[in-house]
Amino acid sequence: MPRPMKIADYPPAPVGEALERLGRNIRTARLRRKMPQEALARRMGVSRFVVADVEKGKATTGVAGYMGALWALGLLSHMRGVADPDHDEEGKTLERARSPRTARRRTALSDDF
Amino acid sequence: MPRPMKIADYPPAPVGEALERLGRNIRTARLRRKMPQEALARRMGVSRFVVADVEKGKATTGVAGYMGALWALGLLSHMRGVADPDHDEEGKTLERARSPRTARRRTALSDDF
DNA sequence: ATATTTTGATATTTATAAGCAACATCATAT
DNA sequence: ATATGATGTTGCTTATAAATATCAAAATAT
Repeated sequence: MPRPMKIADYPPAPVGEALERLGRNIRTARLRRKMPQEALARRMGVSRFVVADVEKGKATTGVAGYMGALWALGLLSHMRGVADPDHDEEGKTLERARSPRTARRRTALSDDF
Repeated sequence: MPRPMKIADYPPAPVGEALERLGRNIRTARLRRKMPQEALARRMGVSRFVVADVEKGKATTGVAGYMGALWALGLLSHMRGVADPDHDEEGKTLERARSPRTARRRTALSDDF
């Protein structure tokens, strides 16, 4: 993505690790299916270089490359639970009442005592 | 991603849906934390527009935007299981013997009988 | 009700992601 | 061992993703 996001050029360690693991996993899945990068790329409608980048866990690559690979490998269902509100315990706790549409905070906390 | 991947401009329905769901989930998590897009963006080191794109499930956005958002929301652990070889039943079945480093196929199946 | 914050929309700029080509290297099947 | 297919690497081109700025619309706290 042009004008690269700093987070893409110098990703926080956990992000870099997560991407590398995801890429390794995708590679493993592809190899298990005895599918060359080229074939996976054709299925996805991209060049083989995108597949190579995904497998390396490159952070500057488009999300469609990653999701497309999961899709073409029949693994897209694994994304279902990611950030699922039902599994977001932290969020469930923080959320006091309802689901607001904007994140406006109380300004001054006006308990003048 | 310049020279846009076709898969990013016209994503297969399941990919588009998966991205939209992920974006919605990220938005929900952010709102629960009463965090404006701007604040999340600062934590990630990107502009607020990237956050907006992520929450829309835009396919042409960089993967770092999505992963960074999950990271900044404390939800990156949800990515652990994605494409995990242990959960890839299809792959486990297909894989005959060991883990090859290349996907070369047997050429002609030379059982001349 | 209304002031203030958040979010959406549009236009412009710019560094680069993805494509393509050619060659080198590596791994595997025979 | 060796041929062949798979993958890595480099250099070039180009359409565009992300940044920035500004204004409009929407939502919430008071």
